Amino acid sequence: MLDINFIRDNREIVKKGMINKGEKNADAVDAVLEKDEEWRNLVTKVGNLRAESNNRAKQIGQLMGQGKKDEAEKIINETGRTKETIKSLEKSLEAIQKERDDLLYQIPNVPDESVPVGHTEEDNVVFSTWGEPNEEEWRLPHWELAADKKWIDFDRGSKVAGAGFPFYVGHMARLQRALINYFLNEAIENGYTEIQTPYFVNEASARGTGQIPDKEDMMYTVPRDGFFAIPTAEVPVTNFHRDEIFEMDNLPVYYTAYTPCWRREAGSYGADVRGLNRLHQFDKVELVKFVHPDHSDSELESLREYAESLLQKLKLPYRTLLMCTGDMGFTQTKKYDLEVWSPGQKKWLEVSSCSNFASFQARRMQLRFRNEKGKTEIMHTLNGSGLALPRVVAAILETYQTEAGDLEVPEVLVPYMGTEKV
RNA sequence: GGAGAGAUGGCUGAGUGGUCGAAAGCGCUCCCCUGCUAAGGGAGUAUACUUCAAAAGGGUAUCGAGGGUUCGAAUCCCUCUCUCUCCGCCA
Repeated sequence: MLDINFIRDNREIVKKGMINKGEKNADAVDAVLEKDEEWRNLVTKVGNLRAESNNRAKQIGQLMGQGKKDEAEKIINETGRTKETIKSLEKSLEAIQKERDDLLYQIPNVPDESVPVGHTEEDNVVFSTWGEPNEEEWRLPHWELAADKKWIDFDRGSKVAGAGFPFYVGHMARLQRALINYFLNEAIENGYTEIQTPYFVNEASARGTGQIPDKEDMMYTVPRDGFFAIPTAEVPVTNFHRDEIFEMDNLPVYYTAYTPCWRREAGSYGADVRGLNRLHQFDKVELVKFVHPDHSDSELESLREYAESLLQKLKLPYRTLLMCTGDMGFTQTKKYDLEVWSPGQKKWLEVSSCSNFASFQARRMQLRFRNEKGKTEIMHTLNGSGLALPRVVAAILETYQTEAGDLEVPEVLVPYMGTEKV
């Protein structure tokens, strides 16, 4: 959510950002300012009325204290309509505030100036590439190798839970665990604090990071208890500090968390969901940063560089995309996607997404810090995957398979796998 | 799941209808005093919104959350959430 004052002062910039992101109703910007005007007028009015009635109540209190009951009665009788007037104005105030906020929630974050303007994924810019994409014809897609070796059991997963909930068996289970440990250890060495989070969150938390009202359908729910299965660790980790005020010297704060992630992925189909490409449950190590507003730009670059370093150490060729305005999402000011090369499928697979939310999430969650003047100020948040497992596993299976049908273990994972080849 | 107790500012904790946004203590900040350390004295110290060009200063709201009673609610009533104790169940 944007600051209403920012919108007031930057009406055209906000509108332009909205159009560039492909949002249709840029009129919401004018509408929200109008509503806000209305709201502020009414707030003043209600405030004055309440001040009046508070004054009267105080007088009555004084008179009662002095035993002047008659005079007090007099004033009580005078109060008459004020109370009802206040009540009805409060009702409209509430209604107007809701209308204003509903509009405010429809206004996306403003893209950073460095973000290319565009409408589709075609307009994303290749920011950098690393390694040589392998084009050898004999390489099998990961699902074929995994089926041969009985490493990933999609059929039994379907039987036991449903499509998109595979079993990982034997070496694959261990590979998953190896990756999780490796990613966590790397993050810790790079200054992130590991945390373990709840896998279910309440509605307030889902709202805090913007899953509600925007992306409600992506989450699995537990209606009986009012829970949402987390679609990413971003939700519990960012909400960890919801409604808190940091001392400035304590920023930045970095967290890393491994969690399973659950996503309904309604509407996906075809090659997209083949094998490990898209699952309903998958594992991910997430990175979250809470930072001073002056530093979020550079923090995004260091976040991206860190995520890239993981792929480099795994020796998996990848490319980094700078997402265009139309493909970056509602809440971000700037976003990089890391795509690993899948030699069995001959295509790029997204394994990380590093985003700067600036104050957008933090404002909604009232994440603040005390600045040098001692005033509270909204901080900035960022997050990125470091990394999402299934497609990394896919890339490893396809990149490290030998023509003889074995799988070599990436060097950095050998200590975790206990073997160089499986 | 059953029974009971509770939730007040950064912390401890007082306050059971009337100048209470809230005593006192601790902590923290600034100043004074004091030739180390320690101690002492004074002032200040919540958040959000709003008014204002801005600062200063006003105003409103907030004592777990929401609703109600009342001229007036931290205080009374209702609902919910959370914490603690006991019983039950249990990885």
